[in-house]
Amino acid sequence: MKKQTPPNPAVKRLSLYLRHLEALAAEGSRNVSSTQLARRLEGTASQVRKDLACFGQFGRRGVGYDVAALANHLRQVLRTDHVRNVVLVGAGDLGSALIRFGGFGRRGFKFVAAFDVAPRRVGANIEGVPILHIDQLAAAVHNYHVKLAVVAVPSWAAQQVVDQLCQAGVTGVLNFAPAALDTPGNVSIGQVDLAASLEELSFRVGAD
Amino acid sequence: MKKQTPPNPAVKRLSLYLRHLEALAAEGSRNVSSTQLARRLEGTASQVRKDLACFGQFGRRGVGYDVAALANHLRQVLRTDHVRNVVLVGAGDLGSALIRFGGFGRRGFKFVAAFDVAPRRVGANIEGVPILHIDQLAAAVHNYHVKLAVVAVPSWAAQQVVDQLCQAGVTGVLNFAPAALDTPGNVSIGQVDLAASLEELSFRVGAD
DNA sequence: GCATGTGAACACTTTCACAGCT
DNA sequence: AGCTGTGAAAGTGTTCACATGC
Repeated sequence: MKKQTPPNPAVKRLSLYLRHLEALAAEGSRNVSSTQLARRLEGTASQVRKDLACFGQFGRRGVGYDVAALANHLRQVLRTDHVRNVVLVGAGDLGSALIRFGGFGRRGFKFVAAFDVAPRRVGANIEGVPILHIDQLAAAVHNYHVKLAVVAVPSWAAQQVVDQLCQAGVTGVLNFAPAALDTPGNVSIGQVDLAASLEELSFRVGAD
Repeated sequence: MKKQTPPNPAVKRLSLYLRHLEALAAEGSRNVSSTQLARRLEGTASQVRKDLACFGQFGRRGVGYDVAALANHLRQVLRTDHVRNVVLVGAGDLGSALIRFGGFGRRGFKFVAAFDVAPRRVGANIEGVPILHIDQLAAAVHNYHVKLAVVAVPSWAAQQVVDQLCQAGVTGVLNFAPAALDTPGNVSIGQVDLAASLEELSFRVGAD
């Protein structure tokens, strides 16, 4: 029983555990064991227990974990127990699709605005999310208390956009541009590199 | 000497090296050192050298790496030295955006067809890529010698789609559905979990 | 009996340090 | 001098094994 820094990969797995727990709750399960949780995740039961132990003692020995209680704990850890406001920068094809893709909303995130510079986009909206000119970014970030941003701009524009976001007070950026970004130490960046992911697969698959 | 199995994270970094090398080539550099390569990648020079050493000896001591030659070697390793055909399954918002997103094409991948079941989508096309009914998947995979697939269907449909892909002969799947997939041992899957990525950031950012 | 929580063993990655080539 | 390639050391993450409790 202690308070070590959580292994980085463990945090990634928390989301997966939470998703599985929600599925279990939906089908009426009240308890779940580490073995059951691990099964679908191609992980081991030990790993599940270790991961969860980083954040507290949630289980009952001999019984397992209470599905609803554990889900609530994980939501607290991930800070998705209340809705989190998010802004999107870059309302092109990919950005639009990320808003229309309902997955973020279902997990407690809400896009309050999208930003772009193209005159033909500014003023429109995507599924009700208004597209504003990027000049209004700082104001929106402030008004909506936004801490998280999704960046889907061309890579040559990414660094500049991130600078603006940091200055506006955003502290987490999910970046889809294939570019390494410099940020001040208090800002976390998450990188989603679609082309690199496919190249990695290409390597594993091997020859044509 | 060498010929060890490449560390998994090293493969991921190869794509990033390659991208940086292409940028260097475009601006006319002929040589680059591991230190220079590492700079932009927030890695260390040792790591760059170790990563590259897994796949051969590409550098010249005292000099560094030849930009063009190293890029070619990496493309060979990643199997992107020739165009690789890819199919998309799921022509919804996300799937369409992935085709329109030019990033895959720029790195040697070509979408030869998209597949869906919705009658209003089948028969249309996205940037010239035809949307076919999924019944025609096996034929297309065979005709175009497709080994890689991108899956952007709802998660409840993902497993079934992957089963069909495997049966058709695909050996690598990049899956955007938030679901863990069972595949035969010869099929690699790459997972891109957008919601989980944002949740991970949410954790790091902490309190509102 | 069964399942958690956890220290200890193990495996994998990264960093260090330096030999060897230019 | 500068830079690569590589074994050895350090660090990080995962699995094992079992004590503890239901």
